[in-house]
Amino acid sequence: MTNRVRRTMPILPISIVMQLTDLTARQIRYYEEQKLISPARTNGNKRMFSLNDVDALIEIKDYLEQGLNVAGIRKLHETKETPRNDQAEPKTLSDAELRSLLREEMKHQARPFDKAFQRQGDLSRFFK
Amino acid sequence: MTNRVRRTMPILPISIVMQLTDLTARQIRYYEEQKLISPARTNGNKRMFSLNDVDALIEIKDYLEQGLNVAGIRKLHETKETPRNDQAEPKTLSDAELRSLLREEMKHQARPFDKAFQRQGDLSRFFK
DNA sequence: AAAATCATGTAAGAAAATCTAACATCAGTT
DNA sequence: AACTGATGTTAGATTTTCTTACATGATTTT
Repeated sequence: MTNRVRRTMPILPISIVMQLTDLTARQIRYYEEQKLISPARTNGNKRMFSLNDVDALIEIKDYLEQGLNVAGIRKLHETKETPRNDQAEPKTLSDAELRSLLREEMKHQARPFDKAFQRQGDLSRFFK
Repeated sequence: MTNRVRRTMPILPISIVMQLTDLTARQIRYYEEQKLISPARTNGNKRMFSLNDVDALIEIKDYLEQGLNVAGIRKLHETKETPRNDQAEPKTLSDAELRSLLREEMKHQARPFDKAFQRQGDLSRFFK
């Protein structure tokens, strides 16, 4: 379950998702408009994406490159989607609870200082 | 290496880090000012945090709650820090190369639609 | 006790990131 | 030639984040 929490938690702004997927903001918003993804929103209406969203976008891109169109991808999605008790599911966890849950977990997995503080040499070059 | 990439890649805006750590923006910026963390910056000068940063912040918070002060935590950090060849490391990969690397990896681990659209899996490696 | 220090709060003004809406483009289709 | 689908571009508004400066309460130092 914590795994689901991690992957569904909205933590990424659109700028990062653009980098991760190599899609433009326009494309990402369009796919949302076309109901291929449903990113969360901040109180201020900014989109915030989960890791699942990123996965989905990468697949969408892949399918498009293979020649499928948006309608086809949506159909695929609808069809293959396991009809789970999503909407019926009584939302038992509040956002705050989920966050706290994740925090607790990270805390327990916290590693010794040397590691935690280890230099960010690599991908910090994504920005400069 | 990819693991290090994932944990050091700056992907989180300060608002999300606040939620994940239960710290205020003021606190987070202060700890940076005090050299306890060094989050990356976007071209527009916005802080962007890695998972390692979040780990570090959680530890900092913990130490503070245990009565340590910032100077003590910094000392601890300096002392325990593994003196690696960080700055000496020849930067062989361009930004574009790194992005492409990460994307490729995500792509290859992408799973069939049904899975990708509903459940976690691959990207949860971003955590832990 | 007064002064200094530490960790944090708060406010102001500026800049960056994101939003929606509208119109443009360009390759395929009809 | 007109239409459609996917994406580009631009404009104006709103949100988010930034830095700087000053305020505050709790300790520590003088």
